[in-house]
Amino acid sequence: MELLEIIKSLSNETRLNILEWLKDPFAHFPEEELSQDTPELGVCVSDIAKKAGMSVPTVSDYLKTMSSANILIATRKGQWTYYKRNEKSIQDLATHIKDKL
Amino acid sequence: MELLEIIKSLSNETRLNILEWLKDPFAHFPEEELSQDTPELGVCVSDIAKKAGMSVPTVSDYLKTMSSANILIATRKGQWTYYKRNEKSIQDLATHIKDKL
DNA sequence: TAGGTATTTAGGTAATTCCCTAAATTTGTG
DNA sequence: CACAAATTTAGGGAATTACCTAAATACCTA
Repeated sequence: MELLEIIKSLSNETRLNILEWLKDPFAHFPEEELSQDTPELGVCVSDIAKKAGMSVPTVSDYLKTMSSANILIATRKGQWTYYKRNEKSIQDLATHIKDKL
Repeated sequence: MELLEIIKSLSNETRLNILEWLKDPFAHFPEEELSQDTPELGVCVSDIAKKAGMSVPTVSDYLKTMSSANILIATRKGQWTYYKRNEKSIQDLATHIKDKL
């Protein structure tokens, strides 16, 4: 639990938004572009980039930052990299702030 | 509750350290330099700057950033400005992350 | 193997953050 | 009022972050 790294990974509006969107992909992304196993795998880079209105490389880097901080989980499947939230880490963060910060 | 503003105010190692130190001023600052009502008022800018090993203006600005985000509470008394933690806001942050992030 | 799609890596400019010194302000005191 | 102590404001250089385009890589499929 690298608190500073986690906090930095969240200290950007777009990255916070991505975390929100991934809470409920079906509410935030066009259904036809979601993989059939989205709840399990998450959403792929280019769909997130489109939603964010930013370039794919920028968003790819954001997602990598958040998964390095262990806040997102990446799954490579074929040519796609899917990202989903790491709910455990998010809860651990909340607990850490509550009890230790 | 401006989540992004709060997170940004915490996204720096020195500022995180300050928050830690203020959890227990008697454990982190020389007793003789603490005000007699430190638990109530907190610790003054120059003592925090000394502990941080940074210039007073830099730390003054850090403290202002954190109190603007409502994570610290500032109290001016005479020529000193004392800062203490806003425990309520810190708990609110934890709860927000747990339930809403 | 050739070509297409998705992603990542490289490299660069602009914006923001870090953190300093100097100057200005606030408050207390003789 | 004059001076001293604590803090804040201004201003600036260095480092980091934001976010882009171009190029490279990975993987699929004919």
